[in-house]
Amino acid sequence: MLCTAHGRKGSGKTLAANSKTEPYNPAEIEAKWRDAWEKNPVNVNDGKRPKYYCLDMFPYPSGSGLHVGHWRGYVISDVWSRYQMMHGNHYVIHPMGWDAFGLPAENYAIQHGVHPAITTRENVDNIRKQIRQIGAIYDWDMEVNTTDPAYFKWTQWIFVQLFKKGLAYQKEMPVNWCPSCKTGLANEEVVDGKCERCHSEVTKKNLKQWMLKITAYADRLLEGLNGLDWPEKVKKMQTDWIGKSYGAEVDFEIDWSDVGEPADGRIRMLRDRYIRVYTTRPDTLYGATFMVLAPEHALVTQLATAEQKEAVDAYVRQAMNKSNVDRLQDKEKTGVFTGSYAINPLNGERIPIWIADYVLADYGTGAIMCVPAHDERDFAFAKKFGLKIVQVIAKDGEEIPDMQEAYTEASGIMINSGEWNGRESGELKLAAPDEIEKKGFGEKKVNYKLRDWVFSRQRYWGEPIPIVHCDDCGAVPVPEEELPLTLPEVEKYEPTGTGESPLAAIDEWVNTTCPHCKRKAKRETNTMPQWAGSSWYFLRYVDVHNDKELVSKEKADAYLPVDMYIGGVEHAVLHLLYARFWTKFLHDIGVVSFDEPFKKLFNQGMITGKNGVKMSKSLGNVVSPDDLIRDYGCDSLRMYELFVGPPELDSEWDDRGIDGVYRFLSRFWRLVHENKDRDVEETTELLKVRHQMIHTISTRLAQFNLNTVISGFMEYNNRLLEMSAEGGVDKETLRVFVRLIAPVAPHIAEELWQRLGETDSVFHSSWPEADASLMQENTVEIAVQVSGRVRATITIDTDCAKEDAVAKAKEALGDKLSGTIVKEIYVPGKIVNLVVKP
RNA sequence: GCCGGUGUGUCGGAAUUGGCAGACGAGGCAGACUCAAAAUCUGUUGCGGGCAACCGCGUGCGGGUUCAAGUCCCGCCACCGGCACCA
Repeated sequence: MLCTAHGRKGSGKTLAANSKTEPYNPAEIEAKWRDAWEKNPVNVNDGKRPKYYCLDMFPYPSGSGLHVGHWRGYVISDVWSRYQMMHGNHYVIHPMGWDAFGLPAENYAIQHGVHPAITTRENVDNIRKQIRQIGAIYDWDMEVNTTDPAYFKWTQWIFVQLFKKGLAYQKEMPVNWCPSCKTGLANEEVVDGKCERCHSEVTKKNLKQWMLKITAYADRLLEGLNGLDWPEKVKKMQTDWIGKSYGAEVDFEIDWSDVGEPADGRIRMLRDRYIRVYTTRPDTLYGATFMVLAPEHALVTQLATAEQKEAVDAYVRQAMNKSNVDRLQDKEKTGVFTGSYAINPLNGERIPIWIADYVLADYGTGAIMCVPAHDERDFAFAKKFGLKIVQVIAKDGEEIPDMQEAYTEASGIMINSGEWNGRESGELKLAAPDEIEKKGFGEKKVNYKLRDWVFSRQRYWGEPIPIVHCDDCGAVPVPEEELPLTLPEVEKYEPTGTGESPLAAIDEWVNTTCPHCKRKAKRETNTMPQWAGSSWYFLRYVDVHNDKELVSKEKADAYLPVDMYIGGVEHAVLHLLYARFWTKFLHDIGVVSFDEPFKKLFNQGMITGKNGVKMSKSLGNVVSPDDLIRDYGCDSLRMYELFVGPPELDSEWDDRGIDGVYRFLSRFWRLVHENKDRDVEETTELLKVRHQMIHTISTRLAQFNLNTVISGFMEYNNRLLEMSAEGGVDKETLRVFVRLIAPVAPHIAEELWQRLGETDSVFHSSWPEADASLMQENTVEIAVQVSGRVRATITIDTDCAKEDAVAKAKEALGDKLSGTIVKEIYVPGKIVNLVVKP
């Protein structure tokens, strides 16, 4: 719009005459300001300004360094931080640290015998150097490293508090086991039945594990989402992961008469009288025509009759051998009849009890009532095995003669349902749990998909779990004054693969005394998962050197929680859920006074290689920022990272485009130099452009439309270059432009600010304010349409009345207008449309 | 299967409440400067037709609402991401 309205014709000569300015030399000015800012940081806490906490998801310091994709997130957060600093006059907390425990360093240690602490230190040093090149305002005095004993002392301390509150407990159970990483995994770390890290197929292994009772917080984790300014997508993923459902548990009496007495004449043990099921559709209870138990269900062997015993045993054995992946992917229903029956508590009918692996042992009660008429899975099972189908909800009160598919909606009229007949099923669905409870054969029940967090890992490079096992006292926490409990030096980092950590082999470390009774005891040898350190690091940044507390109450209240959290979407149900859980716990024990850590979350899109392929070392499509900085400078790369596309979407990287922003910066440099020493009058035209520019850029920045912020700069730069050639640009407009561009291209902005005669940093200046009265256009060019087709354009006053606009439009159309006008439409500032009939 | 996102020139992408589709940039083409090249600057660049003014067609596909649809409604398709036998 800016350029089409004002042709650039003839401006070339004038520009050439004035263009003998010093060329833009990013390498020189960027080095200059990097040093200057290091000596005199621009973002200091004077205790007077309001705080703004802008946080990046801290990186794992991998050996391969950063690529342009990592950069994008850090650039976005820095632009936002600097904008907050200038715009709201905030003291911005913008820290960086290292999530440094984890497998790559440990695997490297196994292969090369180098201690993970050494590899980690080297990688951290390297990546810190790379991150410094971004020219961001990170406060390196706040740096944290999860592997630093002074840090993980508090990770262990939190574990001890969880233990004391009964939220950390041990349990022996089949856990997800990665045979390649040789460690147990949390549910959240199993993706499609595969290990989140190495993609090996996950198996089950019976291990005694430390568990964290995240389920105790299920409801609060769910409800807390409502108040968060997070992407809906992430909230939805967490909601689904928590998986809350409402329904009822119902007891079905077992009819033991089909199961004979044991052949060997032994007397039966006391038998269970009931099978308990969980259902979200208690309204369909009259339609329950069979039951299915998970193969792992405790009653399976007892329920098998003599005739069915062999088939049942075979089925159970086969189900146990099936891998998780197979069991999930095989949608074809399989199952076997136990030979036994149970009684439907409502209608007293005998219904067969089956076993099938589509019923999961660890959800609900591991047993279900089956209503084939109203559940797809039960329908498929009933069809396959010829079981009875009874319809209990009818859409229009009419029974379907031969059902071909399940009717799964909870709306319709109850039929075949005794005293429930005629009721509306949606209403009954809500009322049934209470009615069943009153009848005495069940109770109202809420269920969650969320499972407790498997918290131990059988690996070396993690925080040791601070527990001592004593024969007499049981599990006893290491006394808080003895924390941190550091890792022993080992010779072999290799995981044993038996489910024991390599720490178990270090006798002098393992053998200790019980803190409680002082007798001989053994240390816990499992370590914590990677997620432990990252579940609370954002709290530590504001009080890194505190050796008395995790964070002081004073600092927590002053600087927390996080106002803006920026990172990839891949942690939606891992880190972000765990961090919320720990924050709520720390709130409950009085460490912090808020219970949601991250008020606003922004997920930046991924930068990919050509054709949307993820950048990876093995594919050889990784683009390193280092060369680009050398050739174009940091400011150009920062701008290009934003210019490639909307920040929330994935973008394919194409090196060629960076030339465009480099050219822009050179021209911007020229614009300022052409005019800084001229004495140009502040015309209304210049004022108008200046204030429109402030408005446009500020709006786009505030809305996080960062790619269009860059294109906006380019447009205004082009416009101002024309004006520079025509009569010049006044100094205040240049000063405004420099301030607007400062968050995005800090080095060039600071340099030009100085060259405009300023002595203080541009970041200590205030954000320009747009004056709406000065940005008004007097005239506007609008399109004239005839029956919706553009036939002419006219220039009219902005406040032009309808009659005048239409008259002018008719004039402009001349003989292009024929037929009779049936309707005249005028939208001020937009369009005139004359609808004609031929 | 369910949920979410995306689909616009050669490419990346613009387009407040429906109001001149293609801003800005990349690439291409032409020109200026140059012995020449690079850099820089200028012009041009959706498709089709016409010497031209101009006309027609164009935002994944098919319908619809409207004076007017990339934008709203209905029905599809493709790709990406998440969840996936949770009773």
